[in-house]
Amino acid sequence: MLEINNIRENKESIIGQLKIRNKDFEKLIFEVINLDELRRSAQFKLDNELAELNQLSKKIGELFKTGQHQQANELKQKTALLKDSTKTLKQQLVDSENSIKEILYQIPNVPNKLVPSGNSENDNEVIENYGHTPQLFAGAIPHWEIAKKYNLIDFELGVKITGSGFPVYIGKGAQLQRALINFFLNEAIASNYKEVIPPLVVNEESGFATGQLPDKEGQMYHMQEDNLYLIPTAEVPITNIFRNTLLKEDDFPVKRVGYTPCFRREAGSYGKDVRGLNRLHQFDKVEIVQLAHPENSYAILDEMVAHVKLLLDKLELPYRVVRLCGGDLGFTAALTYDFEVYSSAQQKWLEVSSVSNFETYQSNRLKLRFKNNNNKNQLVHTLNGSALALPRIMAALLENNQSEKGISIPKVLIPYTGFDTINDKE
RNA sequence: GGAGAGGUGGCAGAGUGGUAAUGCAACAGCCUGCUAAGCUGUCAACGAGCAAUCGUUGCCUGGGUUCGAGUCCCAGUCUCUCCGCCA
Repeated sequence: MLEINNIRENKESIIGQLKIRNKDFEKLIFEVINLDELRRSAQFKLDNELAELNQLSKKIGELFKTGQHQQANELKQKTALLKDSTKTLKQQLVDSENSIKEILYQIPNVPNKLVPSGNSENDNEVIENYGHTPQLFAGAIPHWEIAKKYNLIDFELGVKITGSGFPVYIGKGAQLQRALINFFLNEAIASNYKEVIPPLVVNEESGFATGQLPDKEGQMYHMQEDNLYLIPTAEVPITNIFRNTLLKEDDFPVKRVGYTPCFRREAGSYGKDVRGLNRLHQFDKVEIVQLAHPENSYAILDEMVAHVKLLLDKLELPYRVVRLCGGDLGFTAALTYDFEVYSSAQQKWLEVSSVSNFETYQSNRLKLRFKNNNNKNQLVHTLNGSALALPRIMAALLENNQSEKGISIPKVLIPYTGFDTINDKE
């Protein structure tokens, strides 16, 4: 969430920049500024009354000690009056603080200057393009048919066990999946990310801190009995490792990578684009997370983009990079680059990665700070990105690498799979 | 699931009703051939002020008792230990 002091000091530019999201937040901003003024004046009055109360208490203590009970009792009556009025002021203070928080939850992050205006994904700015659509051989079939042909993934079996969107990977399908995970992890480790295996279940506080709650409550699986949530992305547990922490300047850069399954309810997205691996309730993902000094967080963002590019280059997949427009930008992000691979049998671009800078939007809720050179506590910038999400990579690999001879495995993966072709039905 | 113990600053750790010791780390200044040590201050949030500074809050959370609560009472929550069950 945005910092109230920042809003107060830069309201004009914040209102202006938020317009890129195609929504006017002017009213909310002014409302929150007014509430903040109310809050401050209530606190000022309260502070003064409490100061007086403290003085009186001190005096009463001294009077009792020296045996002047009568005078003490007279003062006591005075404190009773003051106490009543502090109670109302305190209530005012708490009320205004709560209202401020409620409004702040409704205000998304301020888009970076680079974010283009636009309404939907159609207005995203293509930064880097593969150039041409890959050609395929004549008998190309979509990945769900390939998966069936070679018995790599069984979607119906998953329906039996759980429900739709929970596929079962089998034989070489499972091995290829595991190979990709290991490949992604090793590449990240080679780039100095430290691997973590976090919990797959998080509490309410963690959900709030990274911004999934209260915004996307319905997107997460919730275990009511224990009030815990299945993670929709490793971003949640990995970023929350650093909740309530104070870093030092020379702790930067903090780089973490983790592989986890991700669970998403995807409520309301039935019917469209859900065939095969395109949209699942459970999927695997390798996530990279960085904590950065505010001064160079955008250089770090570029570094993370470069990392993802390299992965796709090595996998020899046709891809493009797009900069999300205001209408498509996530609630908590200031700037996001999406990576899309071309799925040639479906003739579609599929999103496989999303790399974002959240600036202080998450760290404000996380209370994630560092002690800067002036010995002041300052909020850290948080960034994360998928590197990469597995299912659509798998889909693209199967579709793009098919030929009469079967599915060929990219060179970099062969040491991980132990086979270079899939051409039999096990 | 049963029983017990506990939650204090960045960290460690005292504090049985009078307004958060002490140590370590960090930052600034002083001192000193250099380094180390030493001394002083700062070192959580919020508010008032141009500022020096001042005030308030802060001891897991929320209530309560009291002129005054880290300390007493009630409820909740989390952690640890032991027992039970179990990969």
